[in-house]
Amino acid sequence: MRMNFTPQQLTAFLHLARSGSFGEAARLHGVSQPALSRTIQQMEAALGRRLFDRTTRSVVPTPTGLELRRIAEALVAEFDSAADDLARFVEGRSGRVAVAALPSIAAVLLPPAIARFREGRPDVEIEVRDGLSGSVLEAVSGGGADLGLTIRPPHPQAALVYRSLLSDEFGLVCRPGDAPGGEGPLPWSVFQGRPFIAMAAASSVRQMTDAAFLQAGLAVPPLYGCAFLGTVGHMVATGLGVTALPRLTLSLLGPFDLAWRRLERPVMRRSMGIVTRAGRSPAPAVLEFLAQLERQAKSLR
Amino acid sequence: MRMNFTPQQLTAFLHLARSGSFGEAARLHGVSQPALSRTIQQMEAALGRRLFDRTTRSVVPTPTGLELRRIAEALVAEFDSAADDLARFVEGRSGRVAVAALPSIAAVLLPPAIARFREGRPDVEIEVRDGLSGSVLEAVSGGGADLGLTIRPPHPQAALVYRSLLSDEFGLVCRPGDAPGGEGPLPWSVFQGRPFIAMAAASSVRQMTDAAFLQAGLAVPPLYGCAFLGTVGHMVATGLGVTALPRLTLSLLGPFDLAWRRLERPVMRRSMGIVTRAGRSPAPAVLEFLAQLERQAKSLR
DNA sequence: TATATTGATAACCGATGCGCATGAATTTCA
DNA sequence: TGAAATTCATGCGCATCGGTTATCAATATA
Repeated sequence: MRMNFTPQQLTAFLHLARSGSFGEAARLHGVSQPALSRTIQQMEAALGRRLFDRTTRSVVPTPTGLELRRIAEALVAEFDSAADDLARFVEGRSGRVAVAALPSIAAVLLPPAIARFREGRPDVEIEVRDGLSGSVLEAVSGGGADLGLTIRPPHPQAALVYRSLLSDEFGLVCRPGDAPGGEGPLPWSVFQGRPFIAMAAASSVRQMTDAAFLQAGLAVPPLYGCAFLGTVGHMVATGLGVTALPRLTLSLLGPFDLAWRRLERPVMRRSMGIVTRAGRSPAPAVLEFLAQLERQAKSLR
Repeated sequence: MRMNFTPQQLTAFLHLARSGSFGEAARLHGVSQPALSRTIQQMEAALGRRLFDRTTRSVVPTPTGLELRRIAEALVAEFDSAADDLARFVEGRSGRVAVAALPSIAAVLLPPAIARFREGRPDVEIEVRDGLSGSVLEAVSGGGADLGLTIRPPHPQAALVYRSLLSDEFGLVCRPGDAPGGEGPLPWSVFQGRPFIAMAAASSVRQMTDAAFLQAGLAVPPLYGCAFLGTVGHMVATGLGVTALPRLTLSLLGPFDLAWRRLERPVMRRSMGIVTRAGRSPAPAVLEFLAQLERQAKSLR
């Protein structure tokens, strides 16, 4: 004897057990009375036992009916709660979002995006793993992160998809008094003869400043090779030198009064965007978070 | 979004999630591969999300797939266990049997029936409520007992069904030396001139001995009016008198050496049987118990 | 480049579930 | 007492669903 009742059947049964009337139960269940009658008959046939002793005037559960009711009440509750859990997950109201991000992007883009995202989604866990460009791509392609916030990958990988969110121009960063006069953009040659505070060789900023100097045909010695923007901020503020940074990183330098002037020849743009795994469906919560990121980026553009 | 998956769908899904192959999962699930393919597609359509990212070469669960797997494993386990519970009940291997019985019948018929019945059915609770004829019928018709063991009810009630199990003849009970000589049956007139130890007026035995004397046109004064057979046994064994009892009650008189001789003119038979509620399906365990009682009665006949 | 494997799709078909109309049994009420 | 009303069961027609077989498309393998 294999009971193989569907949740539909069980709730139909419960409606009848609770109401004690086929007509009423059918109404509650949203089907016609004959349909409900048949449903119960089928269940009885499947069990080989009556579930209700019924005349045209009364519907009384048999002992088997009482037992099934006990069981079905619990089962249907489980089922509903499971359906609820799944719905919450599918609607992105529960789950987990693991973000790998470059520190400079994480600091600018993530805090407001997370703040907004969590409004109304208190049950979504968010994990942020910040690291340099290589580790971001690695985390995403390895499955450790659902999405990565990074600059456009230099060597496009088949397993990863990159979508640009916003681009950020490089500019000279210095103490307010140290900038050449005027208002317009400055050429990269402005660094000739000034101490250039460089970022660590592995950092994405450093790679772009190197490229800029190369393109401009300049030989500017990189000093210090700092890993953290905060350190750079302190150094510039102290007057140890100047540097070149994308505009959006300014706030990461610290609470100093620093000047920023756009650089050209060449104009360097750091394209920041999202990497995800190709051919993999993200979790609903991740999709929602991606949408939030897009909105966030648009508001910064 | 209302998830309304059937256990069928969920187990199909689990087979796929576990095996990672549509072909294998279909085999496990006992359907063709296209059928399984469509089942999954339907579930995905219902959720509005993919459950597996699949190419012709790989089947990888999406985060939603993983979440559903977590949920479905638990749910299907619940379902199976519920099906199991119900099956045990329906097969009469769990549940409860409440028996109301006349003490004289309970003592004879019930112990061996219960002993046999419990072999292999350790999870069925059995409750025995012994009382006089009236309370037995009351317990059954009121629902307090699933079945009653009693004599044929004098006033057949519409709500109750009586089925005879066995009938038991009345005989003279006395000390071995006190019986008239010979082997054959004795007439009820044998009690004339002998002190007749009677049962309490409400008891079924007393009603039948009264009826017998009436039928035989005898005036035998009833002595004592005992409520318990054990008391009667002591009295007879002590030589206070003799009595008339159905054969099967002999063992209830106590560990005395007593003689029993069939009585005739009239032959009195106590029909013992089962009463159940009319139009009510008994619990499966009750049906099994009834069957056991029938076997038991047959072996005594 | 040919072959094998694997999931998706198409076409078809029987089973199932539902609603409507109706029947049968029983209570209610005139 | 008999007609009306109530309530569950049944017969029938129809749409839907789930299943199978045959086949296609994509990809790994030899």
